[in-house]
Amino acid sequence: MAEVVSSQNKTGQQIDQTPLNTFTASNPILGRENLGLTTIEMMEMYQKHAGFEFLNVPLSVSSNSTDDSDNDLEEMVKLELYQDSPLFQKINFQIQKQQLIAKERQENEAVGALTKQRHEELPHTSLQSEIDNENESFDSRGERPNKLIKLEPVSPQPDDSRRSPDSAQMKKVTSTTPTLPPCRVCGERASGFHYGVNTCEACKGFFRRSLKKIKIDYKCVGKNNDCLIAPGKRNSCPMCRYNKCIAVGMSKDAIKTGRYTHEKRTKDIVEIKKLQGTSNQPEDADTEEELETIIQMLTKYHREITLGDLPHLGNPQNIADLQQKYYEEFQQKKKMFGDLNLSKEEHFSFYHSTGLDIDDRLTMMQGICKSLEKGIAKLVNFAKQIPGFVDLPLEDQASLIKDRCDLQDPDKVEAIQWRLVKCLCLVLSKKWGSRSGLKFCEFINCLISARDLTEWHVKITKNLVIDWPVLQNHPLLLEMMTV
Amino acid sequence: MAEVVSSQNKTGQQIDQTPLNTFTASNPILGRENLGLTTIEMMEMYQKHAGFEFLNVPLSVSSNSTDDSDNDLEEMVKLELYQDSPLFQKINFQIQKQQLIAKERQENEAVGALTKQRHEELPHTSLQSEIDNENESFDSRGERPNKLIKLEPVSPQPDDSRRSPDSAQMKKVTSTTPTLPPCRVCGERASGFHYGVNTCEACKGFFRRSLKKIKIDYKCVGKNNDCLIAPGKRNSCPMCRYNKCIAVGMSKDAIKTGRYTHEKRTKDIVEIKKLQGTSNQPEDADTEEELETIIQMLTKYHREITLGDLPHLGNPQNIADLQQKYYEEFQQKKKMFGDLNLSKEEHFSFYHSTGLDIDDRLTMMQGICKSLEKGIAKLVNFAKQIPGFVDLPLEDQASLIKDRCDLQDPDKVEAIQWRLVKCLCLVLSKKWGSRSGLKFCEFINCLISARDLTEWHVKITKNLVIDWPVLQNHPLLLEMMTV
DNA sequence: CAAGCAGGTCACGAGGTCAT
DNA sequence: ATGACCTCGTGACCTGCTTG
Ligand SMILES: [Zn+2]
Ligand SMILES: [Zn+2]
Repeated sequence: MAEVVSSQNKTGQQIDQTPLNTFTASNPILGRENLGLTTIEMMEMYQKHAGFEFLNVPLSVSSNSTDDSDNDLEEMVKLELYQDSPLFQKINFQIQKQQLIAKERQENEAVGALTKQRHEELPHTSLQSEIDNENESFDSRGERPNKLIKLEPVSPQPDDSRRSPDSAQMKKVTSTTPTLPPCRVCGERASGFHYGVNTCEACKGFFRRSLKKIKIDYKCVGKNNDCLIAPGKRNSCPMCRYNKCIAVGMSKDAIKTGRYTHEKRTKDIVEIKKLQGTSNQPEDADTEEELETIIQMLTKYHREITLGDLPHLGNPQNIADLQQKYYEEFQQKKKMFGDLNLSKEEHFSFYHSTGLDIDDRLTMMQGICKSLEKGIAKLVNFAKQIPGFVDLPLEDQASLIKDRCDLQDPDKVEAIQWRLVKCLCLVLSKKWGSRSGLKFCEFINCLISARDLTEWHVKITKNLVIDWPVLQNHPLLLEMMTV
Repeated sequence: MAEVVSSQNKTGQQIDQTPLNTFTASNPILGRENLGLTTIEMMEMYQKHAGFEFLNVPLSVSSNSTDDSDNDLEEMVKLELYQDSPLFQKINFQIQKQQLIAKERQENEAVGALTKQRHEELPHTSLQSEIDNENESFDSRGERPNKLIKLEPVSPQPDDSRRSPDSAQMKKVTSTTPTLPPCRVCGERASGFHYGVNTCEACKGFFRRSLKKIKIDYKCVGKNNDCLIAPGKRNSCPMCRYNKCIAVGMSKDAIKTGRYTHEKRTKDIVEIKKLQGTSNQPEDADTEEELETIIQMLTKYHREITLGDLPHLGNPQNIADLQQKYYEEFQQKKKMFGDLNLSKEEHFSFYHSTGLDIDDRLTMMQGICKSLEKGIAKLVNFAKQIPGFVDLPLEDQASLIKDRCDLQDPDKVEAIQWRLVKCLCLVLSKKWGSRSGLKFCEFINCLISARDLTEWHVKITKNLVIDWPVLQNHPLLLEMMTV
C-alpha cells in the first residue's frame, strides 16, 4: 500500500553507446604487467556496472561514480581497446561468467572426501594438471570454510536434546514439530521469526540490543568487514554480525506478530522439506542463507585472489598511473636508442643470427607469459572455490576455464550454473529491489555480448601463437589459447 | 508437501556434441523456397529442444522424438550446415530472441491510441518503414486480441497474493468479492465490517481487547498522542491505535450482525480504491494470468505467422521431401544441360555481354529475395505483437530486428525483456517443474551461443551483398544485412 | 439456508530478566 | 555482552449467533 515505488532513474545501460574510458593509455608491445592489471581493472568495471559490491572489491575511488558512470564496462566490451586486452577481458568475463555458471551440493557431504576419484585414466593436459593441482597457491588465512553450513547433517529436531530453546513447548508436547529453517544470520537452530527473519534466540537478542543502542559502535575485528558469521563463530565479530543481521533483512519495521498464517507455515515446512531433501536430490532447493553463504564465500575468495598480493591495484588510478609510467619509459627508451621498430621477421632473423634479443621483447614476453600463467592459476583457483566445480569431470573444468562449450556433463554444469543464477538474483533483488528484473536482463545481455569476445579472442590468440614462438615454452598458455 | 520431485533424467543438453541432423540435404545454389523452410524448421527444432509446445507448433511427427532427440537445435547451431542457412538461422534465432526480448505495459492503456507519435522527423529506413507499416500483412482471423488483459484495470483481489491474512476465505473459494476497502485504522487488508468499521482482523481484535479492559491504561510511546498508525507500524503505539479506532468510529454500539445488503456502498468504496490504485503501478507486477495471456497470444501469432500460409510445412518430413525433390531436379538439369558450373565472374560477364541469365540463377535469386522479404515482414509482424515493442523508438525496433545492441532506450527494452523472461520461466516451470531451473540455464546458454552466429552472419552477408548485385533492388534485405 | 460478524482461542514474537 | 527463559500483547483462525 504505502509501498515506495522506486522512481525510474535513467541509467541508460547498453552496449556501445558511450565515450571512451580512461584506461586505454597506449603501451609498448604488450604492456608488461598491464595484462594482469587489465583483469582486475575489468573486474572493477564490471562491478561498478553492477552498481553494488558484487565482488566486494571496493568501488573505485577515482572516477566520481555517482549513478551514470556505470557503462564503463560496455565500453570496454565494445569499443576499440588496446589490442592485447581482449584475451584478458575474455578470461575476466569468464570469471564473471563462472559466477553465473557454478556452485553447490556441498554442505550435506560433511565428509565429502570421496568426491574426486574418477577421470584419472587419461594423461592430463597442462591445464588439467593445473586444475588438479591440489596444493593451491591460494593462501587464505588458512581458515577457508570448507563447510558452508555446519549444523547437524539433516533434520534439526533429532538433537532436540541439545538445548531446545523452547522449553515452553515441553509442557505441551503437542507434536507441533518446531521445525524451522535455520537462523539466517548464524546458521544455528532458529527459534522463530524475529524482526522479520528466521533467527535463533541469540541473534534475536543481539539485534534487539543493537536496536537499543543509540549508535552502532561495533568494530570489525577483521579488516574488511567480511568476517564469516558461521554457526560456531557467531560472536567473533559483532560488527559483521550486525551487518549480516541487516543484510538478511532484520528490521524493526519487519516485525510480525501474532499467529502464523497458513501460508507462511506451509512455506516454512516446504523449506524444511527442501533442506532435508538435499541429502537425496533437492533438485532446486537452496535456502536463501545457503546462497548468501556462497555469495560471501566467492566474494571473499575473489578479493583475495585479485587483490591479495597486489592490494594497491584496488584503485584504478594506480593502474592508470602504472600504465602511464610504462608508456613514458618506453618513449624514453625510444628516444635514447632510436625507434628501432623492427618487424617480427627482422627481429627474428637478427636474433637467429646474433642471438641478441635486441629490444628485449623476448624477455618482456617471458615476463608477460609468467604473469599470465599466474593469472590463469588464480582463475583456476577461483573456479575451484565454486561449489561443485571440482566435482565436474576434469575435461569439463578445463572447458569451462577455456570458455568452451563441449561439455561432458552439461547437466551438472547447468545445475551449478543455476545455483549461481539464483545467487545473482538474490544479490540483485537485494540491491535493486523492484528493478532487479531489469538488472538481471542487463547481466544476461552482458553475458551474451561477451560471447562476441570469443571470436575476437580466437582470432587474436591464433596470431599470437604464431608470432611468438616463445609461447611454446608455456604449455598452459598454449592450451588456454587453443580452441 | 506432497510435492513430487521429478527424478533426474539424463537429457544431456549442450552445444556441439552430437551427430548430424537429417535436414542438411544438399541443394543447388541457394535452394529457393528452402530458405523459408529453414526458418520454420528451425523453429520446430527449437521447440523440440524446449521439450514442450513453446510456440504451439505441433511437435514434429517425423523423428520419433522421445526424449533424447532434443539436441537437434544445437547441432544446427554448431555443426557444418548448408552454407546458406546461417543467415536464416540468424533471423530465426532473432525471432526466438525477440521472444525473450520484448513485451509489456499495455493493459492499463485501454485506449492506447496515442502511442505512436514521435520519431517522425527523420526519413525512415526501409526497415523502419516496414515496422511502421500499419496495415500489417498479418491476416489473422481478424479477431486479434488487442487487449491483453481485459478485466478491470486492477486485479480483482488487490494484493491477495501478498499475505492474505484471512485464509478463512481460502477454504471456500466462493470468490464473492473478497474485495474490501483497507482497514480504516491501520491500512492493512480489511477482513470485514467490525464494530461499525471496515477493519482488519488485527485491529478488530485489538479493539475487542480494549473493550474488555476495565481501564484504558495505554501510554503513548511518542509524546503528543499523534503517532502514525500505518500498515507496518500498527503496534508501535497502542494508545494512538486505540485513539484511531475511536476516531474512525469503532464502537460496541455500531455492531452490525448478519449479512448486509448494502454491499453497494462497499462496492462504491471499492471503485474509489481502484481508482486510486491505478495511479501507482507496482513496477514489477505481472500476475500469472497476464503472463499466461502473453504466452498464449505470442504462441498463437507465431503459429499463424509461420504456418499460416504454409500449413503443410508443419511436418519436417515434408521439408526434407521438398529439399530432396529440388535437389533431384537440379541433378536432372545438370545431367541434361551439362554441368555448367560457372563462376560468378563468368556468369556475370556472360550476362553482361549477352543479357542471358544462363542458369537462371538471377531469377532464382530474385525469388529468394522475395521469399526473404516475406520472411522478414513476418518477423517484423511477429515482433510487433510483442506487447511493448511498438512503443519503442523506431530505431530501437529496427535494431532489435537486426540483432543490434545500440539501443536508444535500453531500459524499456529490458523491461520488455524481463516480462518475457518471466513468461519463459512460467512456461518452463509448468513443463519441467523442479528441473525448470536447469532448463532455464539451457535457454540462456542457447541465447549466448546464438551470439556466435552474429559474427558468422555478418561475414556471410558481406560476401552475399558483393556477389549478388541484384540485392541492390531490395533495400529491406540490404538493410537487414548491413551491420 | 448462507453470508457475515462478535467473541474466543492459542500459537507467536517483542522485550525484559538474569545467570553466565 | 551474551543468550536461555519468561511474560504478555498480538492476530489468524474458529465457533456460534444473527440476519436477510
Ligand atoms: Zn543466529
Ligand atoms: Zn487494521
